[in-house]
Amino acid sequence: MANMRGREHGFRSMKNWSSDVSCNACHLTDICLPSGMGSDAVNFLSQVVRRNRTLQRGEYIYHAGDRYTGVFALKSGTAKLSYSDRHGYESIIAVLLPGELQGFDGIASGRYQCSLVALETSSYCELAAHDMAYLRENDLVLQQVIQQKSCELMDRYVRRIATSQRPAEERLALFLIGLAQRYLERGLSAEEINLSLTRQEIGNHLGLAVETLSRLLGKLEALNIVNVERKKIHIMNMEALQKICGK
Amino acid sequence: MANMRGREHGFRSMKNWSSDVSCNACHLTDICLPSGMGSDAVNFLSQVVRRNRTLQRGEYIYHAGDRYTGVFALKSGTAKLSYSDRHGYESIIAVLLPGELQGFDGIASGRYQCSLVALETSSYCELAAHDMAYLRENDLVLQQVIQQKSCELMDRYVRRIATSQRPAEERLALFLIGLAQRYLERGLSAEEINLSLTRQEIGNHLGLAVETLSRLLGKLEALNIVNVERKKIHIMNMEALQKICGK
DNA sequence: CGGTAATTTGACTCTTCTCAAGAGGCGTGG
DNA sequence: CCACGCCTCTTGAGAAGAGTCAAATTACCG
Repeated sequence: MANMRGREHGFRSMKNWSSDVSCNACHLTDICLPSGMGSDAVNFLSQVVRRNRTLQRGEYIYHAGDRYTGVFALKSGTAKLSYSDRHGYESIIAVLLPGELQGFDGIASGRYQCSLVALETSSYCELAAHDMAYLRENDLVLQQVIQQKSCELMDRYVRRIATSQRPAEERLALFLIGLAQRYLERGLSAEEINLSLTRQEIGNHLGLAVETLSRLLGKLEALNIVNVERKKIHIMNMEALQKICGK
Repeated sequence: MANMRGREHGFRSMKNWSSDVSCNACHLTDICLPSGMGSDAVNFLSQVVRRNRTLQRGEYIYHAGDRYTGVFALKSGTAKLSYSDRHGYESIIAVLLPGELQGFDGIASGRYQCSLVALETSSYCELAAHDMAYLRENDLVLQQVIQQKSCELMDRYVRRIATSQRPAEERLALFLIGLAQRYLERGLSAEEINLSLTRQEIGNHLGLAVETLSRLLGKLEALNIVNVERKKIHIMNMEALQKICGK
């Protein structure tokens, strides 16, 4: 990943990225870091965030093992956070939608524990570690917001740990419901889910064999709960989907 | 988020707890928050931490749904962090050993998402949210250490998500190895693990039926890898245990 | 339009769960 | 100190969910 050391403080970074929309004007302002921040803080943030790097599917925002350089916000597209254990078994820990932050997995040890990979053509912004540290010292709001965001993430992981023990169908239903909700927050239709993941990847994320996943999707379709067309999943009966999780 | 205004700063809280060992002199200083902090910061911390509340098995440090009041460090004993989904299904997310922090699950929403419950007679310290906020503003080191600790926790959750898909025997082995390592960090024997959890609780934590757990423990014992005597687990062949995870 | 990769479907296996029963500890009260 | 009862833990047998292997079908890409 990018080598972004050797850079003093101050806000030079904006030069490299100046052509892009600032955080103030970003359409993700309600979802991304700026949510909950005052306009002063957003201006502040706006000056140091590097904006709009673009990636193609399969390209990395960061690799596991890279030195920690900061956190990232997905601006468009989707990405997966994946962890490989020491035996090479890969797990997709999370799927990122626009406005979501990642990179916290690099803070504790100074190296990223996971890899963050674009699932389609995507763009992202970057808040460098040294800028973040600098902002922390000078902007209590930002400090809090970052803490907030990382704790939200942690809560999500807790829920995932809890649901990892539930039956396959329920995990799938929860996955779809979760995506639908996050679509809603972004002003998109909650019914029309556009997967950028392969079946293999969904299966991995949910802890299911591809074949099992395929059968489960087929079953939900047969029940008229969803309509599956390749990577598009149309949720036709959200209540039924929720009932699957309801026991 | 916590309402931490409406209180002047200063260190009033110490009055109630002054009789106990300060963080400087605590035997957990290398494991708990003070690890990595300079002595100034530790003194600082020492003045605001409430120390040594004692609990019996089954008593709560906090309940899910309680308003966020701060983070906690286990001083002695053990505790479990448990999450109940909306249908009442409980998951034991983590087991705490002395020196470990919890309470971060209350930050994002302002209410604890989980419950923290003593597994045996235990004691803990408390860093109140308002003090933490105050310290954050005035002590960059503490700020960093807290961020560090919460990110360590997050990394642990990531690994748990990854391992939740592995076979039962491997999950059990990883659980035992993990405990052994944490025993070592505390200067205890890595071979002699003293479970304060019931089989039911271990099973829940690992996503296994009690019967399965019992059979697996029996199997490991038959292989002379461990020696199980009620709540005491003696690891007799750590290499074999690691090999179980090795593939 | 052909070749490759992704997805689905089918048959079978295996791990893990569930139900049921028995064994072992532990605390209480006599 | 022992006996009772309760609760935890273990063991056994059968069932079910999900995985594996194999093959067919369908998309995708040049």
